[in-house]
Amino acid sequence: MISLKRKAYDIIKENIVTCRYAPGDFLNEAQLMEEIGTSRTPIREALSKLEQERFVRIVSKKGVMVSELTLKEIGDVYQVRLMLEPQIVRQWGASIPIEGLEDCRKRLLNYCPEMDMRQRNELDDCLHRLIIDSCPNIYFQQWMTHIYCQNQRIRVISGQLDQLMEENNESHLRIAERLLISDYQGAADLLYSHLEQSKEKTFSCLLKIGAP
Amino acid sequence: MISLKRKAYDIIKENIVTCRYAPGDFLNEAQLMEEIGTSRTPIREALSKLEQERFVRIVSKKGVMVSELTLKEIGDVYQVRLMLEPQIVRQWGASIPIEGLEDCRKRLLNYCPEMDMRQRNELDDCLHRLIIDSCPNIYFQQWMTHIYCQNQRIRVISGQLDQLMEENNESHLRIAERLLISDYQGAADLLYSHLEQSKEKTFSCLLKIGAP
DNA sequence: TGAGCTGTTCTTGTATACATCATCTGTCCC
DNA sequence: GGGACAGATGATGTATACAAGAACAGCTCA
Repeated sequence: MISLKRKAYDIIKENIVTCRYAPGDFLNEAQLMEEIGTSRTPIREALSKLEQERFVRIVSKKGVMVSELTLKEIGDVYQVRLMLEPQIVRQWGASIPIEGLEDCRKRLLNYCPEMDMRQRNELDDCLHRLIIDSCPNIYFQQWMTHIYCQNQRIRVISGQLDQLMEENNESHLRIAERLLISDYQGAADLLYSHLEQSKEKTFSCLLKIGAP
Repeated sequence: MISLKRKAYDIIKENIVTCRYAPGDFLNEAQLMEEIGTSRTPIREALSKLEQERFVRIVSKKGVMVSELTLKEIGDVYQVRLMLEPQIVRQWGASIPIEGLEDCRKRLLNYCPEMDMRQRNELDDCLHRLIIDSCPNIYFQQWMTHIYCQNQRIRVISGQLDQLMEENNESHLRIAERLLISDYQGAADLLYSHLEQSKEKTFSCLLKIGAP
């Protein structure tokens, strides 16, 4: 049986990650109780968990704010990815399942612009997902999973899903092909420059729309 | 005003980190209520936070277990440190405050075997603490702080504080001296081998006492 | 004697009542 | 008319009552 706490956590997190609850929004427990259909206790436990993951900020006696995505925060996310993802590929690339890579490659080739946001998100994540799932270190797994949730928010507010899908797909495809021929160093290098480009483009998108 | 939730969290975490609540121990909320002097609510919130940090495991309708320190877990901790600490030194070594390094150096030179556990722990952490505090990335800061808490548990159960202080101090001293002359690459290299040695010794200690 | 059932007990899960504090608003006094 | 104080309001913080489930002990029956 799934606990109400877990249910509340999942729902709220989903809403934050998809920016239905936008960065800077104020939530309150009463409204969430209504929306999720539980008492305050599970809501509070969920919020407490989300606070620790830096998705919300609970301000005593005032309310709950969805964390803002500042340029600093986004820079930190990219810094983490640049530092860890290529290393993970170098170190554990060999344990990425071939069938996973093949599947990912197929999906990337089948991209069409009519896909909805959810499908685009999934496609954009599928390679990175494969990579971190291959990492046996429990800490890296947990941390990178969290970083990807933040990354999804970044994609949404920067409008990447509308503009950069083709370029991203192409980079992902090239990386996947390297991995398929077991060239992990090459894949790591490609991944690094892909991330740098992605960071660049994201920041230029954000500056255009005037992020904090 | 400090909240009871925070107070409960701090006390329980301190007890876990110092192994007063040993790995594998079962806690329960009633006992913690007594010990901390609050109702269940703050206790539960604290435990929920600690669960997310992997310090305890809450088993529905059964109880709360202090996380075990398996060899796998300890290996993961060292893997994280080996991957991140030298990189942090290379990248942000220049922002470590000189006076902090001088102070740390002085304290390392003043080590005497009569120090109690708390003082030893602090001494053993002071250089690493300086390093991660110099890192401006909020994620690395948070993660490494957490890793150090785990590390403290590892030190306690492996008996390092009794056996390896002199060797550790010497390594730390050499690293600090590199940092003081701004040789960040050299410091990173020393740090890496220090960590490898430390890992080696920890595992041999653990195998002797028969860790899970 | 042993296996299985049953009731008690002890655990966490959830709901809710009350406490506390910050903020806003309206009124009163100057 | 404007500023200060008081009370209302609404948020989270905390305590507690009740629900639900798991484990265990003890009893019964074969």
